[in-house]
Amino acid sequence: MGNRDRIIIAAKELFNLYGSSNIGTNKIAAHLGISPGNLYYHFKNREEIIRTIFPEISDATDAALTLPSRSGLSPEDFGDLMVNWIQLVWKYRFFYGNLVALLRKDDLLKELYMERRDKTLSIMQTAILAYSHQSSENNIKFSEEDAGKLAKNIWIVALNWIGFLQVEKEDQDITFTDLLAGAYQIFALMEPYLDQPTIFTVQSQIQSRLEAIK
Amino acid sequence: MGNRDRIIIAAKELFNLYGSSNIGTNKIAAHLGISPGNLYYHFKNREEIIRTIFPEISDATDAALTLPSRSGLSPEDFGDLMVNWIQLVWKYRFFYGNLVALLRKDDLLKELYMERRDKTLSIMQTAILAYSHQSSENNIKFSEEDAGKLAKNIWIVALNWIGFLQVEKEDQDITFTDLLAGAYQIFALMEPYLDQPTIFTVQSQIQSRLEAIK
DNA sequence: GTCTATAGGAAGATAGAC
DNA sequence: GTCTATCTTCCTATAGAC
Repeated sequence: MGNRDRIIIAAKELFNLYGSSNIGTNKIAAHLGISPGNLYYHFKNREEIIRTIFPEISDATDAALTLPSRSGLSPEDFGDLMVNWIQLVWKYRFFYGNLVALLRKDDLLKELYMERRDKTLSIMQTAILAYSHQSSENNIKFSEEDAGKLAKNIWIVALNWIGFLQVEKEDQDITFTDLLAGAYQIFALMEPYLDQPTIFTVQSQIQSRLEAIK
Repeated sequence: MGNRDRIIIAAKELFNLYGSSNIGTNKIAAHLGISPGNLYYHFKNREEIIRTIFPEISDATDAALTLPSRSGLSPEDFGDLMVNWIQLVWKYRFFYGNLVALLRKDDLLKELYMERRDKTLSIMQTAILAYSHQSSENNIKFSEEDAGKLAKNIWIVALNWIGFLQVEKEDQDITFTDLLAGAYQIFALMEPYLDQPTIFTVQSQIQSRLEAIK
């Protein structure tokens, strides 16, 4: 593997472990046993490293949200979504945990991020509307506005649950049980709109998906 | 006013405007036209400045959450709470917007913060349980666990809505209308548990409270 | 591609004069 | 209490040799 790839991998690892604002180009180079000069041969500056990682985050978000093309969502799909989300945010916690500061330093990244975010929110909003108007008569019908608000709340909690967790636990102490709690926490936002059998199935799915990973 | 107080005021102002991680002791001193030495006469180090601000945040949180001692919550009380919250988080956005990084650098602050957070969450959980078991028969009864989850979600959204906003708007472009949207956004978390007349009254209260400030 | 060496700057913090 | 001067450390980034 070339040094360029090793730099990206080390950057993600160190950013996640120590917080992106505490890791500079020197530390990444030192961690890999290469020279700062070498690092700067591969990347114009520090921002470019993060900007290089971003498409990976964006693609992973796409993948996590890609729904089975069957018509309509099953409770199992819901469960999968929660688990995918929480894993994604965990994997790139350095990014979501320091979002405002990172985007403030890089206008280009900010633009890319906002596009990504708006796309995701709109997918979620559409999915919520579609689900609420589908088969089951027990579920509440949403207005566009309310679906948008719910999507935003899911987005905010999904992205910041890890931060909430990081306040009380060191990185290395965070377990799958914590991630499980995160998936349930996000799901709690949707529960009021679902009937009991659906809720039960989603929760089982979350549980078993995370068991499989553990 | 002594320089000690002026330092605190300038720190809050600059932290909010530019992000706490971009403002050092030098910049604070320069902004006030005093010497770095003078600043360090008043504060042992940078962390001590933030630690000095924290009780103010903590007290303001107490005040924002202090409920009228009448038995039970009125819809107007709900509206007031939303508005108080969003104003509080706006006023100290430098703190909530960079929480994980700030606490990572100061174990003492972390301890104080966690105490504050747990107290607040427990007040909220109790209030949710009390409200759900009070008068109106239309409202859903919560389990302790579900009340805890709802409280946590409210907390997460309340603290991170501003960050969400800051991604798309510069600090100086954020208006009262944005804060209003934030109050509604937080309130959306509670709506599914409330009946229509209550929802309507809460929303009116939010609107009129924010009009009064504008 | 990779290294050594180093410029250039910013930030935290202190010593000592006034 | 406040200032000037300065030390140290850390970081970004580049020049030039191999």
